[in-house]
Amino acid sequence: MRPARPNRERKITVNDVALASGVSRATVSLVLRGSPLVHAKTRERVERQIAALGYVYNRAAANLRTRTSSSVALIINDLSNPFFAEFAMGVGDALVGAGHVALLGSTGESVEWQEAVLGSLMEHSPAGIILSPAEHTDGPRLQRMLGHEPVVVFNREIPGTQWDFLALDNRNGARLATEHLLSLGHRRIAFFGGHADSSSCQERRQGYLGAMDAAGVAADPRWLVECAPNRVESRQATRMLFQQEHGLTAAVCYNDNVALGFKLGLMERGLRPGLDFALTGFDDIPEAAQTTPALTTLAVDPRERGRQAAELLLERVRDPDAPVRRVIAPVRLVVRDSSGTPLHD
Amino acid sequence: MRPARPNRERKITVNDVALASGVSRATVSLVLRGSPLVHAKTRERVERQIAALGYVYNRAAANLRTRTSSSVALIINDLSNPFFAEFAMGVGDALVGAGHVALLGSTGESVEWQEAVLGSLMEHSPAGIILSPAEHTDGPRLQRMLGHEPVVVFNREIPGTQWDFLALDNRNGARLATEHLLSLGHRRIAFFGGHADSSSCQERRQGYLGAMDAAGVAADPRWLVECAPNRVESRQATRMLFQQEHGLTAAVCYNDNVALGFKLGLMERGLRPGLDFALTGFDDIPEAAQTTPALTTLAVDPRERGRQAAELLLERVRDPDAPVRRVIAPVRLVVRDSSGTPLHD
DNA sequence: CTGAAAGCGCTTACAG
DNA sequence: CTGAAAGCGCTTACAG
Repeated sequence: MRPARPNRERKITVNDVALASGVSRATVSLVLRGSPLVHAKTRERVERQIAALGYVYNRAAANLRTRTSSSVALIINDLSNPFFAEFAMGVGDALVGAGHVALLGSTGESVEWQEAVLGSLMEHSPAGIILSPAEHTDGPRLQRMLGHEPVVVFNREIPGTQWDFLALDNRNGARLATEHLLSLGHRRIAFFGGHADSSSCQERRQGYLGAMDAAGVAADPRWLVECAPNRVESRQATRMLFQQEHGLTAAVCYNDNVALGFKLGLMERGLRPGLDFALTGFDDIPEAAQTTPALTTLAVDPRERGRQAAELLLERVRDPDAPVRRVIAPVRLVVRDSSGTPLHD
Repeated sequence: MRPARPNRERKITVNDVALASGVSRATVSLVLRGSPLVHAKTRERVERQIAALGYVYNRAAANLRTRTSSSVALIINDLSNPFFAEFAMGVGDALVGAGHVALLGSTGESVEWQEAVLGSLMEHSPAGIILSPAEHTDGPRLQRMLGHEPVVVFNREIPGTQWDFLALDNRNGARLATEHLLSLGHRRIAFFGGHADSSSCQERRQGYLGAMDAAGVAADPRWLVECAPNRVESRQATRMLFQQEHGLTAAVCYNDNVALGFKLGLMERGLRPGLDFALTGFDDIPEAAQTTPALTTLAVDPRERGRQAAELLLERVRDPDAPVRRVIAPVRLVVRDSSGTPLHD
C-alpha cells in the first residue's frame, strides 16, 4: 500500500494523439486495436502521430476499462535451480508471445514467504497463477486464499486442491532408468535420494519398484535411501549406504544433483563411477553431459514445460469451466557413460 | 494488444466494502491506506467487512489514479545461468519488501528479442527497469527507446548510455586471483576465456595484467585466450592453448564455467588440476565447492547484487535528477584445492 | 467511418 | 472525522 513517486513528465495519452492527428480519442483507440472500421488514410495519419509523439500504450488503463488482465503470476519455489530457471524462461517466452507478462515471485521453499508473495502478486490482478509450490504447502488454505483464480500447479502435487496440474512422468522415467540398469546386468540397485513424502519422489520410487518387480528382483527396503535433493546432502548420505554391506552395484538417483553428489561420495571411497558402480540421474541438467563420466539421465525439457504451463493457464483463463486437467509430460532416457558397460557376474 | 477474457464474477470493490460497513468509499480508501484520520471504531468495522467480503486491493486502479507504478521490469540476458537466476531472486525479494513486483523478461542474449520484450514490458508502465543487457546491445538505440525511464544496468556496460550502473569489481577480482597464483610460485599464467570486446572481460584482463606487471612478470600476449564463457567452448579451447608449447603452469579463468571446462580439458590430456596445473574461476557458483578438486574462485554474492540493484532503482525513481552512479561491488577470493600448493621450480 | 458520453476501481482535494 | 465530486487513461455501445 506504500505509494511510489509520480513520474515527472506528463505521459502522452490517446488524447494527445487524437488532438495531434485531428480525430477523436475513440478513433485513436480503434487504430491502436487494429480495427478495420478506420479509413486507411486516417489510420496512417494517426500512426504517424503515435510514432512522432512517442506514445506508449497504457495497458493497465485498458485492462481496468475492459476488466481484463494481461499479466500472469509466476511463483517458483527455487529459482536458483536451473531446472526451474529454464521453466521460468519458457513461461516468459510463451507469455510474451501471447501479449502477456510474467509477474515473478520466488519463495525459496518457504511456505510463509510463498503466502506473502502470493498476496502481493494478487493485488496486481493477474489473469491467473502458475505455481511451482514450496514443500509442505497447505492446500486447503491456499485454495481459500486464491478462490476461483485460474491456477496451474507445476511439478509437485498439492493435496486437497482442484487445480490443473502439469508434471513430469516421474514413474515412467524411473522405470526406464531402472530397466536400463537391469539390462546391463545389475540386480542390487538402490533408489537414492528425495524426500519420501513428496509426490515426485513417491512416483519415481514406484517406477523403480515396478521395474524391479517386473524383472523378478526383490528390492530390499533398505535400498530406498532418503536425502535432500541436492549435492551436499547426497554426498554425505552415500556414507550410510556403504556403511552397511549391501553389495550394491548401481543406483537410480532421484535427480542429477543427487547423482552428482553420489558420484563424489563414490570417488571418496575409491570407487570409479561407471566402472565400479553404475549411476543414473533425472533432469538432464547441462552438467550431466559435461561431467566425467557423463551422466545417464532423463531429459525433461524444462523450457518446453514452461511454455506448456503458460498455454494451459491461458486456456484455463479462457474457459474457467472446462474440466480439471492432469498433464503428464513425457521424459526421455539419455544413456551416457555413468551407467557403464554390461555387467557379468 | 490482444484482449484477454474478462473474469466471470464481479470483483469486490471499495464500493461494496463501503456499502457493507455503512461508510463512504473515501473512508474505505483511507482505511486501506492506513490513514490516522479514521476513527478506530470505524476502521475496525471497515476492516471486518474487508475480511468478510474477501476484498482484494486493486493496485492497478490505484496506480492509474495516482499516476504511479508499483512494478519494475527485470530483463535478464541469461536466466539459465545460476548467477543471473540468483540475481533475479535478490531483485524479487527486495521488490516484494518494498511493495513492488517484478515483471520478468528474459532475452537469451538476443538483441532483437530484448527489444521486443522491453516493448512489451513498457506497456505495463513499470516504475523503472533493471537491465542485464544482451551482448552487443545498441546503446543509443536503447536510450532513444526508453527515453527518461529510470534504468539500472547490471553487469555489462552499455556504451553510449547514461544510466546507473552496477557491476562486480572485475579488475580487483582478477588481480586477487592472479596474485594468489603468483604467491604460490607460478609465473607462466594464462588468462583464459571470455569475449575480448566485453567490458567485464576487459576489466578482468586488466586486473590480471596489472598483477603480472606488478610482480615483474612479462605476460606473453598469446597467454590471453578468448572463448565463449561456457563449459563446452572452454573445454574445446584448451586444445589451442596446449598445442603451442607455452610451458604454462596455471590459468586465471574468466569465470567458473570456463574453469570447469578447462578442468575437463586438462583431464583429457592427463593433467591433474591442482597438482599438475593450477586454476582459478570467478563467481563461486555452488558447483565450485562441490567439484574435485574444489575450485579457487571469487565470491560475488549475486543474490545480494539483486537486492542492491533493486534499491538503486527505487532510489533513482524517487530522485530522477540525482547524479548518475557507478557502483562497483566488492568480490572475495575463496581459496580451494584447484590452485594447489606452493610451487617450487 | 467518426464523435460524445459513460464507466472500469481507485484517490484526493474540498466542504462540511 | 466523513461524504460528494472529479479524474487517472483507456474502451465501448450508441448516435450520427
